[in-house]
Amino acid sequence: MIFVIITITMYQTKKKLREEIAERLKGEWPVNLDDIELVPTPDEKFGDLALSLAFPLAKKLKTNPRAIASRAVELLSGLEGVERIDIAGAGYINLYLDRQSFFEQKFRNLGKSGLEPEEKKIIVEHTNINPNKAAHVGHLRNACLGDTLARCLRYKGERIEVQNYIDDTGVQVVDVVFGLLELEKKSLAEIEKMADRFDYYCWDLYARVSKYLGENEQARNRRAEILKKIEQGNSPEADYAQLVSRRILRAHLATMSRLDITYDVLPCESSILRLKFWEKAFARLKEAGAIYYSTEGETTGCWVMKLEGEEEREKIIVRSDGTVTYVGKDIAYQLWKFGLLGQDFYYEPFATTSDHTIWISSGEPTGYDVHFGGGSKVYNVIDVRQSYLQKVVVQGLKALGYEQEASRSIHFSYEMVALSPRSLSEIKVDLSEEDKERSFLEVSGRKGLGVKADDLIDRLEEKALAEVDKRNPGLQPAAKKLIAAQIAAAAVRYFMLKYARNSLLIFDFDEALNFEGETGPYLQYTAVRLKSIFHKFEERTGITGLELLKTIANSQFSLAGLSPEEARDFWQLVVYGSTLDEEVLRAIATLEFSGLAKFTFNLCQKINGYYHRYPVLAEKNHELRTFRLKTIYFAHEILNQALGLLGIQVPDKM
RNA sequence: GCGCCUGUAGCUCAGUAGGAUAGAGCAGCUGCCUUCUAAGCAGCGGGUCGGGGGUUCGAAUCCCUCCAGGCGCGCCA
Repeated sequence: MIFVIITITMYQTKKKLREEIAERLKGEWPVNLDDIELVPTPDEKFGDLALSLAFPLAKKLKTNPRAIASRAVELLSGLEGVERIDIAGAGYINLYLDRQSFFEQKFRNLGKSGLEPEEKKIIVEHTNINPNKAAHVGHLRNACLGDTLARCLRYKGERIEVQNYIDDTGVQVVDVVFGLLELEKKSLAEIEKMADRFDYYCWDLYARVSKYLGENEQARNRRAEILKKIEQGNSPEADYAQLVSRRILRAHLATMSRLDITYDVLPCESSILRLKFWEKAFARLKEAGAIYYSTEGETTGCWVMKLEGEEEREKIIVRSDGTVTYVGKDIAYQLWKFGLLGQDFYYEPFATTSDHTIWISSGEPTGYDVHFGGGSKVYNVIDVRQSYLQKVVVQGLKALGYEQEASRSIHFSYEMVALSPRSLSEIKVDLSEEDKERSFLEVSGRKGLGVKADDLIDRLEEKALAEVDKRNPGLQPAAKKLIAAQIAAAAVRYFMLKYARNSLLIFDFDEALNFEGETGPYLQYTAVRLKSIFHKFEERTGITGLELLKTIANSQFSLAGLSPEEARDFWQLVVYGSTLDEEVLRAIATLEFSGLAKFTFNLCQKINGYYHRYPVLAEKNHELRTFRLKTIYFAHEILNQALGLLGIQVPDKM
């Protein structure tokens, strides 16, 4: 009796193979599962998967690698799903998969991921824009990375909660409130009446206020008064601040929704203050001896935390005037995320669409019985400049005895977005002589220096619309607009993902506005054209998609009937596409999504090459045509999954 | 000063839990729109993987060192 082990994806195929290989070699040599590494071969002539264990083994056993390899080949004969094994070079053991059965298995399991969740609940926190001005391209990088992580984790089967922390009582909001009250003299009613793009208005105002406050001490004192009143709550200033920050928050959510990015919950700093989360955390920190009251040196009168691994370094958590620093609040907030504070916020709906509600925290009971937080693992998407502070927060968790949580509190760091000199001249900023010398400039909300997110997306939509108009003049205006919006979103998302997170992204309009080559629109174009082949097929034959699927699923075309070139190209496409799960796992493990972006791009290149070389609908031989339909159906499904992970939508036409 | 990161083709970047001949895109040059959308495809040229040393059967990848650049090290957030 033969048991056929069905594997859903390449990830599972490799896992099964590794287990079987380890089992068979164990009796002969001292190897375990970890030694069995199956890697893709550099070239088709070396088979599909390679084992290089002969080299280390030969060294250990003081013999030669080829001898080991040839014995291994004997031991591994008849491996399930493997057609043959041979030896190449100095001792590589190359496996040739049984292509026919591999393809059939993978085709039958399309849409299933062979991955399994490992966590109870994962919290992904991203975006976190101060609600005092319009979002800029730096914020887009954060949101795109965070959203893609969330999508990958969901694909893996994890339960995810996406949070977007709103610092609605911080100095940045206060600066804008100060400007509205003292410089612009706007009443609450006037603000409510103000026209669109309030976030743009505040962008300019914030830059003005920053300059003004820098030059005017009295104004700084007045700002401090306002800050205090806002933090205390229950004051006209607090209401004013709430109105301003909420209005800008709505603008941010609208911007992000253009990129298909949304959230589950918006925890606000005002709620943290109102519900005294910090006071609770403070008591715990004192109790655990994690912080102590300093009576000497520069930190006299402060509560400080000793930093581990660094000599004589201490971080102030509570200032000598009794107020808590940013890190302190963040420790309290982090405790809440893990469900360690013994308390939750109240919540109310903030925005609702047909299938999703975004909840916002409240400091007062609301009557809604919903709860958030309490994750078993937490990802904080924050740029690399905050590494030091993130380390302090984690240390706070450790000092409280939460070792588990400390190790599961992950700072997903990424390099900042800067502006190229060319971009700077495009947005017409006046630069100091000193700044002109630099090769790039850091985005700065305070200086009003940056490319606003909506401006970028607007320009992309405009450009995309012009193209759509040219290519599909017959479409309804609304349809054209939708397509242009989808293309613009894809361009932004791919652009933000294609660079490794540790590389400084120097923003350049020409690059961001490109729709050709390694870009989001190229990926969409590939998917649209595949879709179009199926449309045309239905048009010409009258066979519906469902009927077609049935036909191709049941069809069995012997690969021996293909030309050698086609067999090679077909196999390359199939085997590459099957590695999606591995790519996703790798992306999650390394928090590196440029690889997944690249994978999708490479997949598109293979797909485009394939159907250019092997026309589908024009093929006269029915069985061959069905086989090609099956192949591109397979590729199309995987591409759609990959695009879904990247958050890229596929337009109807392009 | 201490810590983290980066240096790969003219430009922008992949590749770094060691593996077989270093890859893309852009830009440049050649071809391909009576054949499923040319946002495409096929091809050409372009490299001392910052320098030097070391470990290894094998190094862009690991270690040391030097050079160049970025970021961080607030009783700001």
